Amino acid sequence: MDNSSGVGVIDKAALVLDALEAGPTTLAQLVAATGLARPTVHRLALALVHHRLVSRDMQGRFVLGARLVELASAAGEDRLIAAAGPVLLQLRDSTGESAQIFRRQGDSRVCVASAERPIGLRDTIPVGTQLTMKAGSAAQVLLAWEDHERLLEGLHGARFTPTVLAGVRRRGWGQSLGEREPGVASVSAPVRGPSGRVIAAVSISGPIERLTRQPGRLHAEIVCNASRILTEALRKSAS
Amino acid sequence: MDNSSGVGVIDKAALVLDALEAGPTTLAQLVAATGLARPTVHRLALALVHHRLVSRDMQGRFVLGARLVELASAAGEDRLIAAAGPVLLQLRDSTGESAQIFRRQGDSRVCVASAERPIGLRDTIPVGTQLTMKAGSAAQVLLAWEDHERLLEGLHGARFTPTVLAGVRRRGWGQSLGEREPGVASVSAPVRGPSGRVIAAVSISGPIERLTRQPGRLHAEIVCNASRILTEALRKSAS
DNA sequence: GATTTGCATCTCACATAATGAGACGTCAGT
DNA sequence: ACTGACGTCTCATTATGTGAGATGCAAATC
Repeated sequence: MDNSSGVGVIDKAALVLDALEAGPTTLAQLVAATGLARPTVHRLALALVHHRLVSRDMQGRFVLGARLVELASAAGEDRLIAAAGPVLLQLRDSTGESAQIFRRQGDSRVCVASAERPIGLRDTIPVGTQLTMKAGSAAQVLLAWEDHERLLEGLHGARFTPTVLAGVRRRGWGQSLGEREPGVASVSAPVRGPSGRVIAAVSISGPIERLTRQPGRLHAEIVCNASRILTEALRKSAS
Repeated sequence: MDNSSGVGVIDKAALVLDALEAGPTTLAQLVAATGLARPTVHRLALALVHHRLVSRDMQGRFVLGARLVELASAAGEDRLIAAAGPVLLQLRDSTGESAQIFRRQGDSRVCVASAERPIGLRDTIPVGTQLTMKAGSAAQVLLAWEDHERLLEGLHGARFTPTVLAGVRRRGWGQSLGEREPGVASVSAPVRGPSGRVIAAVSISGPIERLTRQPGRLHAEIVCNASRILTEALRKSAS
């Protein structure tokens, strides 16, 4: 099997990272595991340490570094956003409302992808916008499946109640009327990661005049369909 | 600031990975972001693709690859195990019982670190052992802080009840008598990751004769102390 | 439809960076 | 005190990586 990428140094660095996947490793063990010359492994490992892709433990052994966790987090975000594009466009076009995806970030939620209704009265939420976890159907969805303590903590000062969150879990979606902003209604459903945990909320939002006082009745089915497509896409791309 | 590690190719590869942290990026954008020559970026990016550290999306743009998620997962495990060593030894010596750390893995829990009581009657659980999520104080702890649905699902066929799990959450620890194996008692407490989520359980286990029918009364304080030390160590090492 | 432009990919002469044998320093074991 | 194993460093050598320029392709423009 051809294991050469065309850049020898990167091939060797990859061997070092592969060896470290098994856990903390001394230089001698790395030499044995990679088959490379000792000074070569030493030099490459120090270069990886320099870039925080590798670090050293208290005994001087080499271990995988924190930068990998940072890059992996970004990689996970990439996958969600990649899957989101076509799904949000379809959701926007099917419902005629702006569509977004939110992720939790401490006491806030952040819009990581959106597709705006192009004309007329619309709810505009640019990517990067931070909104409250205390109001709105996306906040309900991001909170509804937290463990009991985190759920209770999140309810402090919230515009919704435990009964509302129980309804969200039962139906699989949430709706809100004028919670985050007067005159705005929204519907949200959970996006689950490969482990089954809720990692994001997919939403539509717009004026109450159009969405009515029962936005879920109008749009919950199609928003839930979008959440299933996204959940499935993330499950597949993790394989 | 000296940004040179002594291995130029690794320095350049790190620039490419840094640039990709912002999201999917065309070759032209990578050239601009890194300041490197176009064929150089092209060659390095293809080499990283070869090793799955990078991949390409449907539009041919470069994105961070799945291998990073795999390595990051291993890096996270490294940190927990690194922190566990001295804490489990101290826990074993203070209580005179065998000590372990468990992580959840679907319907099972896996022992990822252990310190055995060296002599006499003792509970031996080698690293790598898979045990049930339906019995034992570690299972209680790994389940107690799950969201409501996953908690209910986990309780199917379990040797403990919702009331027991409510007690675990209230006290911050769990205990069991002969649940996993007749004659064995255990005490467990949660280890939390930087996000506050329960990611592991720290436990002691041994014969009921020594631990009595109230093992928590004897040892809960010191097991909880160990769980705080571990949680704090993980919080610090993520900075 | 023809032409132009921008981008990705490839080639290869050449300069430089990476290699690894060997030396050196340190520390644990005997 | 001696030995062996390991990590770190040096530097002559050479193999690798570089990048200017060429090529191919597709989208944009006329």
